[in-house]
Amino acid sequence: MALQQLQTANRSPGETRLRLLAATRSLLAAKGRRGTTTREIADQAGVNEATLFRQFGSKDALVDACVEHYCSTVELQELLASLDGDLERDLQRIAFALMQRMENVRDLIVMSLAEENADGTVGEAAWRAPTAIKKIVADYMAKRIAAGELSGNPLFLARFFMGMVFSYVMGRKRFPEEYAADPAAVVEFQVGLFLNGARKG
Amino acid sequence: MALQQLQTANRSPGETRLRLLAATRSLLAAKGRRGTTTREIADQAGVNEATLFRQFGSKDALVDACVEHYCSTVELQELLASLDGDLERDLQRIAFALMQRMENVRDLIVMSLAEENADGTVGEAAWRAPTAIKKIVADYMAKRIAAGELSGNPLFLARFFMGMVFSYVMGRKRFPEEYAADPAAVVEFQVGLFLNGARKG
DNA sequence: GCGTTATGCAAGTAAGTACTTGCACTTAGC
DNA sequence: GCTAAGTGCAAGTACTTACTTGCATAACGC
Repeated sequence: MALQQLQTANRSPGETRLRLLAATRSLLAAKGRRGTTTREIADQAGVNEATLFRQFGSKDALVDACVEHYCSTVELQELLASLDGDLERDLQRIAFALMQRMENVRDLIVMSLAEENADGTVGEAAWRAPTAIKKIVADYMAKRIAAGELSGNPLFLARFFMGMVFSYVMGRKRFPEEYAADPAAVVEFQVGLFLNGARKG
Repeated sequence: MALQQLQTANRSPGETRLRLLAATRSLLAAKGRRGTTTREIADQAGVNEATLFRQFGSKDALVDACVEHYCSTVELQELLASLDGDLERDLQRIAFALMQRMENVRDLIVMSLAEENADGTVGEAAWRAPTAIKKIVADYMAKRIAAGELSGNPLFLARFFMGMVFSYVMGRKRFPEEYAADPAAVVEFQVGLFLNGARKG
């Protein structure tokens, strides 16, 4: 009778919440929003389904909280501080950070894409960070344009730059065997192409 | 009593099927696979729900048939015949065709992305065409590399090239106000950047 | 004309799922 | 120690949804 779960009543205050958020996230990634049931989430979190509803009120609120919880935008700021002035190296650092970030939240990105037509409340929270990042990147491009190192429209350049990372991350999941294992090499290739183009000579 | 639908029994053989495929597609785009019900599909097609099942057997089979039906790869071949040798103009034509195509099946692409983790049988059919196209583009790149006009790995270049179109199409839907209305201008910008890079001078 | 086929229609089935509820228990703070 | 909060548990509710079925009817090929 003395099951494990019997001892777990009243664990540390936020722990139940965190367990539920983590389980929600991994199940969302695997099966999508509609494909994930509250019972599954509760099971995977090692928590009773009733507790899920007592904590979050509804499944939608739980999903929203999950997206909110896993989509922060803080660590990009410190990246900007680490830039040292060399254009190519800076862009590689930015691309690398973008890539890591996108890989981390790839599942949530895809979910947001899939739900943008529907009544998804998810959308806003999920796209808040990318929007902010795009602005940061555009500002960086603008500075370099002003310095005479780049040419073009800063917003277009930022979009292109982020797009190349984005498409890589999306494609890598689908065709993993075709994609290089070493992200540093990928970043190097992408930034090189971004700066110099593919034309020979 | 003489409702419209009463006269429509036994319409032309494949018509019911086509109406169902079209309705399925538009609803998939709007609400996703799990969000779309068979009753909705039947209603939008102006067909009875029972007929849906008599024709396709199951909802999954219907969705599969839908993806299969709307993902053909033929028109790319004739594009290749229209290329005239000027590198930049050729790439613009390719990019333009890619863009049109991706816009057309954007909803199905997103659905496939969202379901690639799940048990989605959709995946294969949806990605068959892009894979074929990527090979075509890579072949083109290889030819231009051999001709000394481009440098790099043809597959990498193809991926980068398609990725830039892909990310544009994805982003355009999400932030329509930020994106140019004229696809020709976008293609020009992208191909220019692809060939020459963003670096000044 | 007649059977075959495709459909409409209405009703129903079986299963899944979000969410609730009442009760017992364990732990933490006072 | 006692109260209150958080949880487990089991059962249940209300609703949706994929899929079925039996029957009537309209067109098509012979």
